[in-house]
Amino acid sequence: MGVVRKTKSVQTILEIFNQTEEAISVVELIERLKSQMNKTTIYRILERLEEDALLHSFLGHDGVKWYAKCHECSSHDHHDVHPHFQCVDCGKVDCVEIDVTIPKIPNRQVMNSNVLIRGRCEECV
Amino acid sequence: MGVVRKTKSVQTILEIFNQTEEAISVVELIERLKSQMNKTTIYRILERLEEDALLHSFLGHDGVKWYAKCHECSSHDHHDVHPHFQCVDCGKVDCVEIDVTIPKIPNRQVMNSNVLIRGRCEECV
DNA sequence: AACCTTATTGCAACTATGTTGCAATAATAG
DNA sequence: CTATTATTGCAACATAGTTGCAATAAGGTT
Repeated sequence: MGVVRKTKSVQTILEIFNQTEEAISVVELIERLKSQMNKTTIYRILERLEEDALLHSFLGHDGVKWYAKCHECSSHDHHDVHPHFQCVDCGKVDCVEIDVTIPKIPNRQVMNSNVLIRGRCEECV
Repeated sequence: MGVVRKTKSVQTILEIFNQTEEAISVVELIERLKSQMNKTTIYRILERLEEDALLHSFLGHDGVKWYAKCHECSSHDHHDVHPHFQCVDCGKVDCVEIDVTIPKIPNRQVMNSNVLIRGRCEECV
């Protein structure tokens, strides 16, 4: 039970994510919305939207948190199993809809995995 | 040209990494060595050791930086192509010597990738 | 061994990302 | 319209990591 009330701030953030297929970093979001809402509010709304599986989060190569729309996530089991791609040229980050299979590791139990790919996107290749 | 002088501090840190096959987070290292050297020194030594391909670094699931010994890295091309594994029970982090193949992505150029696996290690499974 | 050069270190101050407590505000049920 | 309480704003804090600069010390040279 993340988002209970559809406030102006929640709607604003949801609209932003609905206008793009790309991921957005929290830093970027705070910068874009700094005249409209407090950074604490942004952190908390993103948290709630992730609880509701409308967004999912992951860490970029520099440890900054990114969020993107969820497509395949249910609210129960919503790990981002797909990899995330960061373009070294334009900086764009998005979800890649391919499966990366993690091989079995002897005597270990794999629970989930994060894959971050760096390279050049369609427009920069 | 990372490490030029073999100072006491450099030797201390190298010894620590040589005594284990596990990765060590910078935070942990700062805590362990706080009576012996400054945190700035630690950051800088780790940086130099990575330049020399004696260590490699990667980000843990919470964005904290970890370092581990390099086995297969040359000083030219030393990406950590192998995945890193973090045990959700005991917290141990280490390198996993398996290959995770990233499939080709249409119209994109993959340059490198980071794979972080979470699960249970041999002792906690 | 004493000296010189400069890589390395320590310190303090700073940046950036993210968190917390609490009072004020506003969404929604009744 | 009113009451309840989820949500927000703010200020203060926490933590990871960086920077500038003066002091120190490694290691080559004499």
